[in-house]
Amino acid sequence: MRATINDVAQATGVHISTVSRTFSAPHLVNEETRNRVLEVAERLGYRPNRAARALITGKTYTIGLIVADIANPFFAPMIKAAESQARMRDYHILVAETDEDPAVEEELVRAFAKQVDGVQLCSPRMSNELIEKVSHDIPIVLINRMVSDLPCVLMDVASGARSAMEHLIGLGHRKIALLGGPRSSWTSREIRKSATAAARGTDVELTVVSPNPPTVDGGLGLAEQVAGSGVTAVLTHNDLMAVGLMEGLGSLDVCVPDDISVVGFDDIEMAQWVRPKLTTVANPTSSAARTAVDMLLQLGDDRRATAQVTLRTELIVRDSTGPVPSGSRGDG
Amino acid sequence: MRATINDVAQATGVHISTVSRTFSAPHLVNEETRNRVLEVAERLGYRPNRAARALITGKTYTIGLIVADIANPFFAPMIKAAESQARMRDYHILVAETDEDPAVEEELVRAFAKQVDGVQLCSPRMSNELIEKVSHDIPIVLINRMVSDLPCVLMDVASGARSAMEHLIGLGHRKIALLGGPRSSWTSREIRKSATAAARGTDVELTVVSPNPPTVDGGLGLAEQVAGSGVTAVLTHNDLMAVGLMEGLGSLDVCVPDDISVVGFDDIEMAQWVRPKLTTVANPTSSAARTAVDMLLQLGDDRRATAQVTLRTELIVRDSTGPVPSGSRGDG
DNA sequence: GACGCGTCTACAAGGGTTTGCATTAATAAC
DNA sequence: GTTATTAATGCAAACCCTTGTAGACGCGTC
Repeated sequence: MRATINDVAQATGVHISTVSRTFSAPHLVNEETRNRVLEVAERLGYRPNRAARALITGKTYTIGLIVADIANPFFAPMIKAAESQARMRDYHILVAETDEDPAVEEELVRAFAKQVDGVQLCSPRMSNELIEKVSHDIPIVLINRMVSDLPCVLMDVASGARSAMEHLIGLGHRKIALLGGPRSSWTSREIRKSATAAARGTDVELTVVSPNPPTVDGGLGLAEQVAGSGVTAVLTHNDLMAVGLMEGLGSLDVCVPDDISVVGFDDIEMAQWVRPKLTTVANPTSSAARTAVDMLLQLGDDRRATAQVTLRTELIVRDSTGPVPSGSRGDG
Repeated sequence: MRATINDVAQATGVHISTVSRTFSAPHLVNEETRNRVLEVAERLGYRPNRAARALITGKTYTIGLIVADIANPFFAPMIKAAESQARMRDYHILVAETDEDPAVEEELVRAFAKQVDGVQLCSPRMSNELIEKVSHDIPIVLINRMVSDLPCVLMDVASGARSAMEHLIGLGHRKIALLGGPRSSWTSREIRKSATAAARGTDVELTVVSPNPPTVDGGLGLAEQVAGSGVTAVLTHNDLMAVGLMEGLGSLDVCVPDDISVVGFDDIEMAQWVRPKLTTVANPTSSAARTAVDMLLQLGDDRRATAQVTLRTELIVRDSTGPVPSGSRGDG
């Protein structure tokens, strides 16, 4: 059995409260005593029992991280970044996944409520009302979602979408499709708004196809429709869909970028390993997760601290976009 | 503040022990009382405080999952599978990552010791002695590693490597390279042993290049050496290296599979999105993680239950392997 | 009417910590 | 030499729950 604070106290010949203070408030204990305690603790392999500490302080030194899909290359780096940031602060990360199901999401938040110090909700699918409601039970930081004055970390996808549109328009494209993501995705709505705005007042014809599953298969399944639609460029909700789309277009003998240009979103690692390398809008996912962890820890008890951070996105031009095919030039 | 067992007891007009038993041993509580308690608990939104329960029962209902790299497409599906399996059992998953550093690994296990009910160590890099030692402090299930009689889940990479070799030999290849993984990787050693055994007694010349970082860049960095070595086929430690290698060969104008065949290991999702689609040995990572969770939960207190499970691997033939180039036929 | 038995509920200890307060000892101020 | 003042430590309650044991109650049996 692992050593407890009692064992250490006994072996050192002091009261347990002195041992406790040696760790939680070192300045209150005499240096000599402190050293003796530390030495004994070291020798006995003593570690404070977090459950006991949590019981009394109400702090668990654990953060809950809720994502739609743990293995998704969009979320995985967020978990990674959050874990590393949390560990720096002596915190742990409890992960759970919702499968894009708002009900599961809610249940998870509630289940976490008494068990973690705060919850990081990544691209949540719950309704605003529900998020608002559960935020009374436990400190929450949102990523990729804005709900009233709850703390959140956003990525500036609007500006990313605008850059992407400008890039395509600059290449001469006039018939462009936007393949949206899930209905309840805040990001998807933002991209749509921004892309639509970028097309407005120009001679660009923007076709919005939405909602779609944000997966490789989702993109794959749209290839035929895209190929038959006469568009010369496509902006997808994320890189996975772009990869699937390119795959599907390939098997229809539609060449990317010669026939159709494709722009993704996120800049997941795979974007540079597919052929053609994917032009995409880089999202600062890791940095968002780190920021969210810090916000959660600073939040303390005033759980409505109104920090709302927006991080920059950046268009990464690779090989999946090119000039509009000559046959299509000017016929939009 | 969230409702406690006291609030529920008071509101129902029974003793807290009755409330407790309503949840932990319902058959000991009169049905009518039980229903009243449940109703009040529901109304008050009561959830047992896990910390308090952990303090007394010693069970945290949490499993620690330690991997080298959370975002790695080899490990991410394992985390995913473990989380889903754990949730089915009303358990949670605490993740942490080691960056392939044995010291971090050890520290993490120790930090988890009193905080989780068991630890799942995925492809650990610690020494056998150390694993053996920490296994006294906390129940451990190993994945991809065998240490004395500790419970573990293995993937039959040896048979996978043999299949891969046979596949290549069947295609006429006689000069084959094996790009190994990290030095401390059990998997890497197993593959090497098996591949060497498959080559023995034949006219196949197997060149082992090891150790290497098990990453895309690791593979990329070996491209030149491979291209200049005269081998016609390569077996890599994992798919990431294979992807990197193919990338590197591509920029050296070496064509896969026409000039050189490549076989990966793991069958990560990306394997089917790269071009050419990667021939690889599929590892049952998800199933391994699920099995490990179940083993951990069944382990109970006899932490040396000697279950050692081996899961089957399977060679998936795609487009990165082909017949030996005619110029090379028979000159091995 | 005393007793035993089974069913249910109440009581209270205990798990490992933190922390406000009391106590002690040592030092400083007068 | 007495009294404040400070520093260091001890004491004990509290955190929320589980669980072994004892008690209350109703019923049937002799």
